[in-house]
Amino acid sequence: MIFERLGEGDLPIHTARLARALIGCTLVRETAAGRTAGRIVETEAYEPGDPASHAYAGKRERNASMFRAPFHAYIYRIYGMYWCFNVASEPEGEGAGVLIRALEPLEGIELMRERSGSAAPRDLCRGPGRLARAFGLDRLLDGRALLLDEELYLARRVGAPPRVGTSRRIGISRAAERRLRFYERGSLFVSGPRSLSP
DNA sequence: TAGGCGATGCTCT
DNA sequence: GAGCATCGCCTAG
Repeated sequence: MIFERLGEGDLPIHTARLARALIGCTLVRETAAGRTAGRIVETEAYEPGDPASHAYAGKRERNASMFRAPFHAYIYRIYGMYWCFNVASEPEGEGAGVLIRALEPLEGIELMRERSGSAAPRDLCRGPGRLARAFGLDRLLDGRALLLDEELYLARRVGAPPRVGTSRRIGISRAAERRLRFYERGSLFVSGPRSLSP
């Protein structure tokens, strides 16, 4: 499969708009072991001044990538055992990001299986922890520039334009009522309770 | 299908 | 010491 990289000007520099625009786009990871790629089907926006955002309390060592220029990767450890992958989304110094929550696997399914242990194709990238595991994402890739990097990058949509739905974000307690989760309607690869994806 | 809960290690208070 | 942008396994219905 040929993936056409996204470049400067292809994506909005605005957190909620970016979270919506990324639905349908492709995430690609190239390694010596092979290539994995998936269609982004679910995202969440963490805006400047958002009490639920890791950037809310200010810049720290862990969240420094959120304060970098747009489209840098912010990858952090959660619950002691999983990694989550975000895209920095505002001008340098602002502190915001888009969490990528689920992908529809397009290429490298066997490699994803090797990284994940046995898992049904539908479950390989359904949820932020699982997609990070399937793509082998960890702290080493934190801070990569996703429009320039050779190993981890964003590419153009493959297939039909998505129908995008919104809902509350999953797994947070503060500012939980804001509808900042975006997902592809009808996709079997979206995470979360069914009640959030009608 | 839904809900409860333990695993596990940072980060922040 | 509490809380956490999660997941997988268990039970109940």
